[in-house]
Amino acid sequence: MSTPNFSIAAVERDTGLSKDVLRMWERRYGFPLPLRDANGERAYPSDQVERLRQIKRLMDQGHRPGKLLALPAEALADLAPRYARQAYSEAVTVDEQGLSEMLALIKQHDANGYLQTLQQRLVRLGLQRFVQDIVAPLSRRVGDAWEDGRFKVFEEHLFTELSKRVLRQAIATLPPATGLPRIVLTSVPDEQHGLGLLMAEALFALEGAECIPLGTQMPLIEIAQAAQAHRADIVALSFSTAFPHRHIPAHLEQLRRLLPDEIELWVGGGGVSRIASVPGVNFFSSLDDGVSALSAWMKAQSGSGTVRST
Amino acid sequence: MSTPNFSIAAVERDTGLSKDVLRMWERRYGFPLPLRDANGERAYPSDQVERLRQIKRLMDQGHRPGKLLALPAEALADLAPRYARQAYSEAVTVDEQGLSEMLALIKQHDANGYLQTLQQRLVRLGLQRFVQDIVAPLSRRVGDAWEDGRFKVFEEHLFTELSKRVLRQAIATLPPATGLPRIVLTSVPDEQHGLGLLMAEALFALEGAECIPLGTQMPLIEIAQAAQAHRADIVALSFSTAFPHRHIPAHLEQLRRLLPDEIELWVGGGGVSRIASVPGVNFFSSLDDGVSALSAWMKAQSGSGTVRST
DNA sequence: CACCTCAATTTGTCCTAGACAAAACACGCT
DNA sequence: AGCGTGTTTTGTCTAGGACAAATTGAGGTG
Repeated sequence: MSTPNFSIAAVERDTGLSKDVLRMWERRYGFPLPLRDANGERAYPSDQVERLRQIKRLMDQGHRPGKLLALPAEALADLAPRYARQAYSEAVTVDEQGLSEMLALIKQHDANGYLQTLQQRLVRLGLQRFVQDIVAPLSRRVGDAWEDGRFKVFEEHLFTELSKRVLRQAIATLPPATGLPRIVLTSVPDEQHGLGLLMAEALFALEGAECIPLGTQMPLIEIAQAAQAHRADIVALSFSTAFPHRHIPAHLEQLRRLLPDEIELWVGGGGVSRIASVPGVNFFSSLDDGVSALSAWMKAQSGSGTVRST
Repeated sequence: MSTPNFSIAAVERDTGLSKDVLRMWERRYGFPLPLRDANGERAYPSDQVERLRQIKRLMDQGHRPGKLLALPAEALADLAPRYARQAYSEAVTVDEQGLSEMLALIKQHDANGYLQTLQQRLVRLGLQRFVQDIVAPLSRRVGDAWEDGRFKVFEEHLFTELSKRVLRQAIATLPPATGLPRIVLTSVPDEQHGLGLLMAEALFALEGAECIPLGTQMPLIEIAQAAQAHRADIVALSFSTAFPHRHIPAHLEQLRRLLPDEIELWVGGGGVSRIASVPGVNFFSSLDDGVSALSAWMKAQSGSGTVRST
């Protein structure tokens, strides 16, 4: 009784693997093979849960379940990411060493040190370059480090939370924009990464757009209602790399159907890079692309005679 | 084909009712009774989804599923909350009319107006009273309004997001506390309400405690790891009223087992008011109680000889 | 009338085991 | 190397049965 056993619901919570999947794996692959409690219900020992989390992480890197589940427990540790990462292509000015030092601060759990460094960069570079050259690359590296297992979940949470604070603070100092377009920023249910949304908001607000931040995890119906209530021109969604790729097109198609035609649907974030296009949805593989698209939108709007009155 | 039908997974996403429950209700009560697609899979028309959301809301107010599902669709609209709300017991200085006006701003989707009003109150009252007399009561009223159906989900999200911004901004202006105790603030998976955590953080930071904000939805194992990595004295959790009451004790018991004995576990938020106590866990039914407990902790710590070295 | 206890009901979650579509892969062809 | 096509893998859905925990209501008792 050193460590308590986990119910199937607890394992679903902690690993993100659905009950159906857990039962199916047991049937097909013989792992996990939990104990049974007095009622015949599955009781997962914590080492199985640990191994499941590791398997889930490797799956998120592109490994296939069948292989991983056939592997002995020890072999899991030294599996490399399966998809070769494309080379980083940030601006040449990227301060590789500086970024590493900032990640090291998180790794040492030095919250104050990290906050101070961030704030220093912010005032030195200005908001736009701060987002593009510091926060975005950091976020990417943290994502990679998390997949490699160099970062724990709570370290990633700490990084996200602190970075969000600095970004929010910077956004708050901007003049309250009341220009066009009006952009509703949010994410779908199960997508709780809000950092990408904040980066987009910062850049959009800098361009003079009016941003309506609704936080993360909005039901699709509500996104559509919110967009209409706020008379939005654009709905911008963010998908992190952690979001299951396969579900993205279905979400987008459904939301596209729920939205009036005249409201555009923009989608960005690391999760959309390998996604087939969906009709009526604009994909952006980088923050730069999003900003360019916004400029283009504003130019088109002022060019045509259909500028809305205030 | 005016509106597309929903798969069972989509309904689970949008209503928060599990697939198991949806199927069980269909079996037991004959509602919802979805169509079937070509593969024999359930396809819920949007009006059934709408009714399910309404039912869910009434359930969260204390109504019982059996009654609601027996009721005809029209009768649902005019059901009152079942639990009599206890009278509000905020400080006498509570500015009832002011609060209503602020809620009206949200209701009109006037984000800028709401932000400005908040900021105005903040500078006028100071952070402590701002939290206790403005944000906490507002949050409660929004919760009530949401349950009554006077607030849409996206309006609640907007309120939360904007309020969080102002609070975060205020916290950022505080001197970086490095004192004791060290408090890890977070919430369990499926609990995504972060506003309560921020309110607690603001008050704790004002008292001089060092807060380590980890955001929401941390797996229990990770909370325990984070607490140890940060050498925390206290782990503080928040449960909103929307969180299923019945699951809270199990979560707390499990986390209590995962945490070393010397780390205290503090729990607050609207969701813990009707919860039986759990050994080794401190419950706080109000923010005031939390602050008092913090004062007591600090007094006890300085009184005893076991003050930790820095 | 308040309070407690015990039985009846309600309700959610878990169980097994089968089916199938969509995605991912591997192969062969140009 | 690029492009179809067949095969395997994988997740999600289906059905109905079982049971424990929570809630309610009835029947006492102080």
